[in-house]
Amino acid sequence: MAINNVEALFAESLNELELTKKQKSVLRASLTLFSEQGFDRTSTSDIARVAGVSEGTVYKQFKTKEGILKALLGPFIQQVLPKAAGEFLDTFANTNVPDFETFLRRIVADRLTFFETNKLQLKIFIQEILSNSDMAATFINKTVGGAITRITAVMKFYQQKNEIVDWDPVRIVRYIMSTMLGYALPNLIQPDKKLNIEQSTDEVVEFIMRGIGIKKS
Amino acid sequence: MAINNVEALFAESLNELELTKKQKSVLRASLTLFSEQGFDRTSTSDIARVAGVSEGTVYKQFKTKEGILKALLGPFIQQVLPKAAGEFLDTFANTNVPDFETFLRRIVADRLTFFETNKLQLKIFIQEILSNSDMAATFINKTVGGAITRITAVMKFYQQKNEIVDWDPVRIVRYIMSTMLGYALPNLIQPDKKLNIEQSTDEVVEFIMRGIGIKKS
DNA sequence: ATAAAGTAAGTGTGCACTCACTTGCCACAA
DNA sequence: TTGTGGCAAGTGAGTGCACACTTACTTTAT
Repeated sequence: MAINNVEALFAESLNELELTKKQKSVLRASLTLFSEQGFDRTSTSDIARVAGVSEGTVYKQFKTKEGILKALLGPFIQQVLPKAAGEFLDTFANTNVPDFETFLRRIVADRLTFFETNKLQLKIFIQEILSNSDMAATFINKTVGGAITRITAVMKFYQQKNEIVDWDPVRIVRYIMSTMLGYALPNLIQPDKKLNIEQSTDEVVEFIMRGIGIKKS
Repeated sequence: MAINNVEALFAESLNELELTKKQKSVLRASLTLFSEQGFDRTSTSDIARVAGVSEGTVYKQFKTKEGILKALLGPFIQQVLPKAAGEFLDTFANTNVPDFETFLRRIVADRLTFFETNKLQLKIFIQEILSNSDMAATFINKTVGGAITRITAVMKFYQQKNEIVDWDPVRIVRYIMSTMLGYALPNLIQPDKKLNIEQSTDEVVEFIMRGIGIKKS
């Protein structure tokens, strides 16, 4: 039976969907092609050819071409921000609250790893969000909106402990995100280069801590 | 006569090309449509309708649909990085060399203004560079490559004066760029919002100076 | 035996681009 | 000033092709 979009959108990741070999190969082919040429410049016959199946098979598995896109991006979108927000919450659940630098390092390493692992999805996602205003609006309202309020609370916490500067939490989050993006984006444009996670994490943390940290005297 | 792509690519800006009213209206319509829906989802008949001309006229002015894209992006690409590099060089020509913060503030204000003014072109450019590997390669080799060497020299200069930390200049440039992008990108996704240049500049400079500056004792 | 999985040749539509034609512009002669 | 020839600017119906999707059929699995 053809994959239902809703089902795919709420699955934790592609691997956790029950997929046959052929379904996986169609998704894998689409992921490659979409990220290389863009969604619109990829034809369904291309996908079929690269996946090594007939075009009819593609349509037995996914009702529409856009269904493939949603199956690829759904799990990704679920994880871009909420996971980071989850980390923040975990910190509070933990009675032994780490200092800000430790906390920051954990998140940066986690998100950089995520970006590196999901490089192709990230590239497709950015393309899509820039040319599809519905998707942009949905993403901002549902995903970003929810994350902001939770993250804000954590920032205020560390501000009260006088570990970081007293700027608007949104501003601080912006810097953390954009500094990480500064490492991730060049890798999207030149996909052959691989991100050195450890070194990148060290550099990001070093820069951010100078930028927003407060030295204990 | 139809606009020659080469001519368009090397013109300083669209305004400096000699354009008839109809040519301008085609370009204006394309700029809007491409930035809203993306190049591939915009049809030439859409462009003609929005521009208020016939489809034939569009093709009298531009040989192909891609010609329109190049006419829009050419002048933009000429200015994204080289202008910034030019600023760097000016600093050296000037006998009265400013301190790093002054210098940084000038560049940040200049580039943020440029991004805000050319918001739509920037959006189209990012879409294109993510789905067109030729364009990505050309941009990196010609535009980025040339700029890096010149900027590196300037950073080393300020490092020798002990005004900024002794990190790889490329790394420093990365932070300056990505911090500015952190302000520009949200505006691309939500085009109705307008960037407050003055405040953004102050914030960027404040953060970057903390992040890479060295306090004189 | 039957139902799902797979196939590949269709089918209709939308699109980039063309072409045969009309309109508007202007130099210049009467 | 006005008529006229020539040429660029403009038009929109037309053309062919590529693509998303369907359908009638065959293979495979149980």
